[in-house]
Amino acid sequence: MATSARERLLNAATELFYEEGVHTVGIDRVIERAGVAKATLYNTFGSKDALIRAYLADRHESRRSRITAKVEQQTDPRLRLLAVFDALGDSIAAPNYRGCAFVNASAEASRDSSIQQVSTEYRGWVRGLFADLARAAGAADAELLARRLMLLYDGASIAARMDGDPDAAGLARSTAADLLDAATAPTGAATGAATAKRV
Amino acid sequence: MATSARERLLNAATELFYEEGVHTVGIDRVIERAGVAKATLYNTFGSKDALIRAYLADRHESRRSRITAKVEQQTDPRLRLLAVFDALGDSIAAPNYRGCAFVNASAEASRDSSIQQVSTEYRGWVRGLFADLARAAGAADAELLARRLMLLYDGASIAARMDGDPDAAGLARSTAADLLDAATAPTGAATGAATAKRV
DNA sequence: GATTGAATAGACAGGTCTGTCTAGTACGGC
DNA sequence: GCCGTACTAGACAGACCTGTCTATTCAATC
Repeated sequence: MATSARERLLNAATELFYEEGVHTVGIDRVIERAGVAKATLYNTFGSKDALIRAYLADRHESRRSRITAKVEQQTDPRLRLLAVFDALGDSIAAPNYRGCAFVNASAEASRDSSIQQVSTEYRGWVRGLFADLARAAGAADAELLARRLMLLYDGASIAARMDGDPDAAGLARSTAADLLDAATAPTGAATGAATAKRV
Repeated sequence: MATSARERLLNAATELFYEEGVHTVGIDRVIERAGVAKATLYNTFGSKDALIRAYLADRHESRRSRITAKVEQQTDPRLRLLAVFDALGDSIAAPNYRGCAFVNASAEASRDSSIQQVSTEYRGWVRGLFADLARAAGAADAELLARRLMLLYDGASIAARMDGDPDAAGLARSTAADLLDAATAPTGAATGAATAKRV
């Protein structure tokens, strides 16, 4: 057998926790799919909560590498920023897409759960990436644009999950393109955020 | 006692389900807070699942009236559209805000649960409202703008819940204002969606 | 006053959950 | 050959869950 028990547990947890929710899926289902004894799980991870954290940390890593790969395919700063939404589009197109794993896990956990911390790390990384890419693309206020792009990014995952919208990522991407263009426009007329025109 | 058993049950369910999640909170906690016997709950609603649906339907109604009231306060079509985000801002400002009740409940339920149906109704209403307000404000493509505004609306609730961003609604509102302005601009240069310029 | 309906408290069944524990097995290094 | 390590299978405790059922109280109506 090529894979370690830890790896098989993490794979089983990833599939089950993501598709059915961390609360609904019990330990027995995880160890059954992993083909592993219960004691092994508790020797390896210590608790279900720790397994959930490991699942999310693993997810964080795989999302990061997928997004980074998409970004690196591009050289134009503008296309590099929009590539984040292309990576999201790939995820949404998967047949078993069920929304953002961090948003879902967070909704199931209590407010002060340690799950929130792992989610915060992931979200901080995405926002930081948006800010870096926005700066490189010459946005007037990169931090503000990054926060706006996060709205679109999260909104797209919600639209895909709740409404089954298959083009949610494309919608977010085109909107992001418009915001980016407005934030990098040479004329100060429609820079968006900074304009206090009207209300 | 002025309120009926049904009303007290619904109030207790609303508080507990929203703050702690529909899965985590058991029947016993609900009836204890409502000060009602278990048999009364089952005579009134039939099952926990039906109580959850009633909780969401109730939420739908209260959200609708709150949003409608905010919109009706304005006469300018542009401000009427943005008022939806003002209503969201009021919700987020509440000390116990925990995100969109429908998104959260949906994350806890199985994919084909009847909960999804109640959520779909709510989301359809919001999107329809956005489309109506966008049309009234003279947007070039009201349906497209409505879908984009949904991204911002959902994104703001996620940002508020996951990042604790107190100004998430303001951020979404200012972004929505920019999108609306672009979609109603007299010059065809920056109408946003329809422009196929660049990628 | 008797009857009826709706509520009450709470025991109970049958199931699921996490986490612990015992007992046994396979294998690599020495 | 022997020992330590990592694993397996599975019983078990203790808690919690939903939903049903019994037995009782209270108030309004006939």
